[in-house]
Amino acid sequence: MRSAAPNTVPTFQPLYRQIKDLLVRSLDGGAWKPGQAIPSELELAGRFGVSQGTVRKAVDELAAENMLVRRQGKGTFVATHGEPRQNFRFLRLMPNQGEPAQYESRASECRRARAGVDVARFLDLKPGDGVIFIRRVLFFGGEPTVVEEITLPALPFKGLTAAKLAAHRGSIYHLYETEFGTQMIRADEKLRAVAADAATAGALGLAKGTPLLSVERVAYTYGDRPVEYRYGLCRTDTHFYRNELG
Amino acid sequence: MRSAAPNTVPTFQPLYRQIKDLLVRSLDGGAWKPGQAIPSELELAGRFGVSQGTVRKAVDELAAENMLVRRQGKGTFVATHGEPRQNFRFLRLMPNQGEPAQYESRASECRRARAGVDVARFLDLKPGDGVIFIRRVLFFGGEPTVVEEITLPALPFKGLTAAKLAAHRGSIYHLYETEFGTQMIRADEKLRAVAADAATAGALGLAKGTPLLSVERVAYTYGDRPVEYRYGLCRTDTHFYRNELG
DNA sequence: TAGTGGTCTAGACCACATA
DNA sequence: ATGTGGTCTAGACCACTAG
Repeated sequence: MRSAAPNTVPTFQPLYRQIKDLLVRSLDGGAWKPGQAIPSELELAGRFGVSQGTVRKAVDELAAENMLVRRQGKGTFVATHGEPRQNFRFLRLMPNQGEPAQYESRASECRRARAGVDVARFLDLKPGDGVIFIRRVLFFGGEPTVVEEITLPALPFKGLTAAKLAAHRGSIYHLYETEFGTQMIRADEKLRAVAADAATAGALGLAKGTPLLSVERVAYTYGDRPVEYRYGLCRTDTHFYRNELG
Repeated sequence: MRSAAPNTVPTFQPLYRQIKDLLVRSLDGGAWKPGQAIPSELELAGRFGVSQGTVRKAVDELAAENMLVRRQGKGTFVATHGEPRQNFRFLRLMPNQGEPAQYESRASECRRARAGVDVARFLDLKPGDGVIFIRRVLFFGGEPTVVEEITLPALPFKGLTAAKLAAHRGSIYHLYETEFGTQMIRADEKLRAVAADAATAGALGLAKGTPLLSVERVAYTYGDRPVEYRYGLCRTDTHFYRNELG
């Protein structure tokens, strides 16, 4: 009932946190797929030999971290990027007026490459390791609004092609989830204001030197393993980046 | 034990949420001051005539929303902006390298004014209502890095002067808390990239037209009442705006 | 040693969805 | 009617802090 605390400070690990770790391991291992229901609390309690309340507390934390979604009367489900509701967790760009417009993406590049020093550090790879490099433009209401470069480790994403990108409908995280079994859980971002270079300005139909919002993102899957590095440049005259500080 | 559901949809309000509302009302009314301990769970349970578990769930939610801070063995405390640890909830600007530097603020302006249409809408006032207008520069490591305009409703902040701003050490939210009894709980922000105008460029020691991060913020106190409107321009060559998407 | 929050249990009952 | 999550209770015991 107690964690052994190997050689570090005598940290106490409550039971429900051990249960939580087991659940994350199952999620990571693909025991239950995104959108599917996990076993009921009573079922899990029996399986783990603990009370329902202990399972409940573990599930509560996972729901708070957006890995699970509870639905009263129906069950507890693995979170999925397939539902549009979940999309706005990672899509913060909103139009100045009106409802969050639909967007399309058009990839101009999707090729294998080798990780540079920086990307290797972000993705926890070695420099020279294989990666997949994507360049794309996001169109909001038909207008080119964001230019993005996405770098993924080659291994888990083997087989990602421009054709697959073009064929997919919905967010790219949904594609990661359905085609490559990789769930994005959280991300860290660094935001800056920068001047548009000639190429980016051209792609967005703006003058060279126009201020753009630079968004640098590292996204993580289960176990805080980094699996996507992204660099985006957004025009912010028609849109803004919304943020909530709690 | 049940909320009556007056004339709207028959929404169910659990007991612990009613307790939570009572606690928020007490906090809002200043029953316990920031940094002070609130009564123990057992004490509150007796006072409200519910079990400790029900109080616990209410307090759990308030702790998750950063209104209370639990400390095992010591008690539950009203959150305060006085502790440097809490500061980074609302201060997202980090230096490109090194530890989060200390900053100083210098107010160049602090005067009474009348709310314009936009500010009135943000602060839930009527156009023409009295406000306090502050303009200041934030210095990180001695370098001017942010130019900010802050607008506050005149009523709760009567008596805020440039002298008080200059005398205060620590974050301005700590000043709001100690001098005016107003706790900032959460905030909404809109981020954009804009070009520096001549005045701002001069204040920051940059060339006119330099891209700056524009941060528009509305901050709220208990009960989601807006009490601060802020417009900031940050240089992001030496710093960046960090964000965590969960 | 006493007081606080934190964990865990067992059980009763409620709200919600579905068949 | 059944099964799911959601609420509430009462009590035992643990972990942490402080006098």
